[in-house]
Amino acid sequence: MTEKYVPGPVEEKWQRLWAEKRVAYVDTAAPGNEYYLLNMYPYPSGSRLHVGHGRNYILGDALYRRERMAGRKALNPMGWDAFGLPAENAAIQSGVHPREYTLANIARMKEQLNALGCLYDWSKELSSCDPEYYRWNQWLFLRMWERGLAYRKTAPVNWCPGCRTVLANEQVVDGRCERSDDLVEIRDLTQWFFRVTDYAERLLEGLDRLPHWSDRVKTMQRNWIGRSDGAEILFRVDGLTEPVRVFTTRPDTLYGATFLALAPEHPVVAQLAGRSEATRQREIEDFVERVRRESRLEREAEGGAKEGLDTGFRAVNPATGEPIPVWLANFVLPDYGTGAIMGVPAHDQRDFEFARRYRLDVRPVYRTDEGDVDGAAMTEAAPHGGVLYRSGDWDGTPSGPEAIRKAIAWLEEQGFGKGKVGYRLRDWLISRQRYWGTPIPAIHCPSCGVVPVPDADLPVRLPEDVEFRGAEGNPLEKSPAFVQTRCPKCGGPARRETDTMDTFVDSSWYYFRFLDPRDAEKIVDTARVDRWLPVDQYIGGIEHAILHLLYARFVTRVLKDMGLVNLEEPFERLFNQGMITRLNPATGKIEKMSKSRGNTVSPDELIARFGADTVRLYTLFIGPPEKESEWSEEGVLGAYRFLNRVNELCLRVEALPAEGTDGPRDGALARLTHQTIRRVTEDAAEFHFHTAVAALMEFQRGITEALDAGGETPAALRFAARTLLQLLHPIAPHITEEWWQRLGGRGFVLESAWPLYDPELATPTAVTLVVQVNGKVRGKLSMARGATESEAMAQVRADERIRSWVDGKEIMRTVFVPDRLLNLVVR
RNA sequence: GCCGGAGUGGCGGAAUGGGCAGACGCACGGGACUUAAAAUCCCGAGGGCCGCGAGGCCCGUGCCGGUUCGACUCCGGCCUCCGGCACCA
Repeated sequence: MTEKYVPGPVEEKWQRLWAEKRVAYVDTAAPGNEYYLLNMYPYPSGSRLHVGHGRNYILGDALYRRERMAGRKALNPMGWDAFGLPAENAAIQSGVHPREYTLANIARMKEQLNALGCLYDWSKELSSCDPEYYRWNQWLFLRMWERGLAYRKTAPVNWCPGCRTVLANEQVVDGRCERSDDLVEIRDLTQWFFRVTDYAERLLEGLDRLPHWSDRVKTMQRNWIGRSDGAEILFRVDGLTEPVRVFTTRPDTLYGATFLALAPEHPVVAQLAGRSEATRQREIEDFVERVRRESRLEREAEGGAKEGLDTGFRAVNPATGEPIPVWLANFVLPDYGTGAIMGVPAHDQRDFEFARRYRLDVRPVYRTDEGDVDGAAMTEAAPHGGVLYRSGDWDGTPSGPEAIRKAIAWLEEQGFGKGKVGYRLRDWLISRQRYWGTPIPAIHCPSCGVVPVPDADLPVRLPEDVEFRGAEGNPLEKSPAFVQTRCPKCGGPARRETDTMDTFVDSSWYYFRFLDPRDAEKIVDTARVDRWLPVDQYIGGIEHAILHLLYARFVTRVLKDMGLVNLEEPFERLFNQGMITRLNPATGKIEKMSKSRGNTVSPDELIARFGADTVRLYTLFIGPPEKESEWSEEGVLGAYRFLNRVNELCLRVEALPAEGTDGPRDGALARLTHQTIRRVTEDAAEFHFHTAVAALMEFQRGITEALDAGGETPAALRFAARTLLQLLHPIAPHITEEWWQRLGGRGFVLESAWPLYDPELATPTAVTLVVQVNGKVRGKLSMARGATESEAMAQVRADERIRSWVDGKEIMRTVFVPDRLLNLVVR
């Protein structure tokens, strides 16, 4: 009898029609229109985002459809961050070329995105492994090189033995490779870097101008940049012509500096060793070697033993003029500050531990009873224990910002140092010793040195004749056709650079390229950027909070400084969707859904059984999108049931006699309709599709009940049903298009105007007034909206039950909140 | 340790310019339809206590305290969990 909703044919039909009409394609827009550029980018060859359980695609598509219905010009492009290790590792394992593997992945993901009904503007599609894309990575690299923002240096770098490549600091998590989880080693290698530290301050202060980013992400970036204000102080060291520079945040404690400690990697250590007698020299060299062998994890582990070695040299404390010993210490890091510290044991816990272990002097500068280091422990350990070296604080100023300012002023006046800001952020290491990435456009010439590839020779293409085997290093090195070249300067034989770029270079500027991905003349079109950017809404997982989002902000500033774009912040609004979790049958724990954990649900299978609309509806209904949500099989059924109720409702509305076309002006159903429009409009604006779905479920039930009860005109019922379809469309686009057409709607729902509500009709006429006695709910009154306190009191007096709480007592006061509550305070 | 976020039924979660705690859904129980089952639809439900019953009372949003006529919401102090940072000078 009833016609059930059968998913499949309906989806196919509408996906075909949308494709024919190219509904996602909105290229040029008339001035004065509102723009909306959504951005998402997947890793087709990687494992970070997956269709079907990364909910950002469905969320983004629902958002896109809503914006479109609201009449805003929107561009919904798709880019593939297609370089990277997984494709190369697959090549090593299976022998399939990374390109083939990647293209197959892209094709499969496209199929899945289309199966979900996601509308992308495929005319704007780009892929980072396309030479026409990566040539601009190379172009950008050359411009940065010219500006001193790309450079080569030999430095201790993070080496992942599993990936057989170096990693940026950002890619090392807890001493392990972010991707392969291998323990990261420190190696000395010459590598290419981007000078992101030059932009540390601009990247930091720009965060204050991003009100639509979450505090969470902004805090993570602030921590990562890690600004600290302090001073650089010069310490004269016996036997050295140049003073050793020290960074400190507490120059006001200079009087208490009782030793100097250098990182074993500090450049002057070799000089000191060279000037020592043989035994001492060997001690120094052994110590340096031992510290260097520690892995990054060991070196950074908290509570690790503080190892040190006295060099035998003396420095001079500029404040006291007294000699202090120069030590090497494993806890002093070579790449933070200046790689050298002044040890102030009385006011720094770490320095204190070191001093106690090696029996060094401890000199308090100011009272320590409330100070930085436990006073009793210090008194016990220090030869000068508890005795104030200098009575009072800096120049009599109590320790604090004022004392620090005075100390810096004194240092500058005396020429002993100056105020300085330090950052935790390090330069971005972009070299990777792998094949599947953008070749760095540089040539090593025996006579001219490292020479840039001329622009005319771009792109430097990846060679095809490359073999992928296990453990023999970068495959590019074994391609003679690639490596052997001529020097662009002198024409002599030269070697091509074989390092490729970190894939985060690809994703740090692709959102500009979307505007015209096939522009062969220039990297970006400034006029188009002015028109479309910043990206109105960026959607991505929290895992990009530091890496990708920091690099993108950096590169945008570089492009601005080059005069190519007129903005510093590429993403106006950032939304970080939470992950979907699911019980892992193997471990019995609830874990984030991922292929590697084997707890994914197959989107293909679910779509085949329940249709794309069910999958979309459930994914959006499962919980607030910014939080994690647990996937449940039964929940999918609930979503499917709802769509079937909508189908059933539409069947009944279709069968109504044709009569009149005007929507009703008022009446209970019209009021419910306008209330629902308001709820869904407001919820969707905050991405809260889960509460929008709840409102739509109530709405469906309301219309069905109105049908059962009779009393509403067919026109009113049609109006309600069609509004339901419009509001539901961004969430379940296929079934709503189908019924929109069958119920006589014009064109696509997608192209119908988003319904507007009448504020008057959206507000209920009758309200429930809560009656409290001494703050406890004792009754409820049904009142007309806008009823006065005296009207409410009259009803209270007529209410037996409420009166029983009031009778015999004195009403001290009443609190009346119109349309909400009446509180009687009695005694 | 520092920074950020979060603690609400059996479960996912609603409700914070202070004002009916638990919308909506899942799971569960009961009923209708059916020879039966599935599917579907309807009803019920935070916990405790009183009452044959209609119904009524008390407690309840991590814990303790405060402000207020009134606190999931605001303030103070804790606890737990999640995330980030951390020998960072």
